[in-house]
Amino acid sequence: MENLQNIRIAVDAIVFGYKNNNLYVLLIEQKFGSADKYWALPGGLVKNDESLSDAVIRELHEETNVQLTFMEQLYTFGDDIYRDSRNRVISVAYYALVDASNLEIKADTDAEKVQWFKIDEIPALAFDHNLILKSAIARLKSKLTYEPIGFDLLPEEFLFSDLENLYCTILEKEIDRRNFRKKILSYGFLDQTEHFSPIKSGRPAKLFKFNDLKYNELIKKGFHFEIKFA
Amino acid sequence: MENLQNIRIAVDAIVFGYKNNNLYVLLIEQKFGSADKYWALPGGLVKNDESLSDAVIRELHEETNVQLTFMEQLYTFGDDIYRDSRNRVISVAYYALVDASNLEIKADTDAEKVQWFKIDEIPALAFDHNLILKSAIARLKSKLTYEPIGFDLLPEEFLFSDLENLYCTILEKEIDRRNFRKKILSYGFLDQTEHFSPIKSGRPAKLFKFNDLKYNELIKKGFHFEIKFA
DNA sequence: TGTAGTTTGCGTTAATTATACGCAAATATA
DNA sequence: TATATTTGCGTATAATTAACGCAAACTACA
Repeated sequence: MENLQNIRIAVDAIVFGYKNNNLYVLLIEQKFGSADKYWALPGGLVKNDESLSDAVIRELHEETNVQLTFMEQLYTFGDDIYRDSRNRVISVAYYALVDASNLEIKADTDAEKVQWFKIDEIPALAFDHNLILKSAIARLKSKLTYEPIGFDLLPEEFLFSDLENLYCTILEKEIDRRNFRKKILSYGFLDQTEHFSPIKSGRPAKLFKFNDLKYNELIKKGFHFEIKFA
Repeated sequence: MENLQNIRIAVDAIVFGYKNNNLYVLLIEQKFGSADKYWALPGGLVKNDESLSDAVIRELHEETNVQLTFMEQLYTFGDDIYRDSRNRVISVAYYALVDASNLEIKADTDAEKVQWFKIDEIPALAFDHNLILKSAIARLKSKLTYEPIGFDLLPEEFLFSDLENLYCTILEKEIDRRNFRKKILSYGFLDQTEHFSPIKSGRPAKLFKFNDLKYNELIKKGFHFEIKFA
């Protein structure tokens, strides 16, 4: 009756990037057989002596060269026993963000292909990765409204209009530019730099910076970040 | 170089109950050696052919006789490689709620002891279970403010004052009774029953019921539950 | 040099929501 | 019948959100 446990444990990463009014996800091409190619989330089996988060970092490092600005555990997928047809595998999924200015660097390590995909142009993925991705997008959307993680998707210094557009496109909502700016600025965790960005047209815009110290000060005082839309 | 994965996967459950202005957690007594006894969260290893949530349900059924009203995955604890000193074990933690009217029924299955503990009288637990519990309490508190799970801790029919007290005690905040009532009632998902509760003193109070159908209707219309306090 | 087009940055006002209370109704108990 | 207690409904004020107006600062082009 007593049977040895024969379940593998893997980690998968959903890495989000943002550029030019588009949310991107990092996918790698997985080769099973000779003709059997599938895009999949980066990930792999956890080693015996490494922590879960270390495993994610290692896998990402092995397969890509992205520099994360944020990472958090998403969910553990283990209710579908046959999510991997070969073995019982439970996957602990992490989602992560990368700075938009680092988004162009694509690493094609060896034969493995790595590519950024627009969120609305995702192909059929391996395993239950479409499901996992869907869940990550939902979490990203939700988290964006109650924690200042949007800044992790932008370069160190950014335009207010970039932040606006980021919120608009990811949350798929209209927002009033002026009220949005007023609200964010009222929090007081943004520093205005002396730099201006190369302009395309219109009035030159100041660049802003997210100030972690100020943010943490506010948190200690009981501050609670929140962005709501109608 | 290629080593076989030797990691066990377990589930643990944090079961919350509420009664008489107190939040309770269900613990079981774990026996390691002869004298080595520890209270611990109910849980155990996942079987090869069962889903994670089934494993939680099974373990709870084996060790206790609680009837859950709510269950959700909390977090997967696997960053501390030595959280179990005997083997590498990764634990997927679930938290769950039980109806207050079922809280008295304690099952002492065989030699194993099961007991409800007040949240502020928790002993030193086995493994990293104190940490897990802490994380579950944080989640419960947070979830209570943006989803109507408080009702899952109360009997089918409850007094408004019970609901008030539940929020006050779990969130450790003062609230204005009248504003709280106004707000909750304004949502329109509570049904007033014709029953009255046995009174101790004061004006007799009507019993209320949470109406899932009405709540789901609201959700479909874009409603968003929220309870905030100053 | 001037005009049109564009984007930024700062305001103002109305609508909604939250907060802070007041107080009578309905009961048990003394 | 008076007192203590808890419920249930209301109202005034403060705070926040939503909806808009508009000038400033630039580019591009005639």
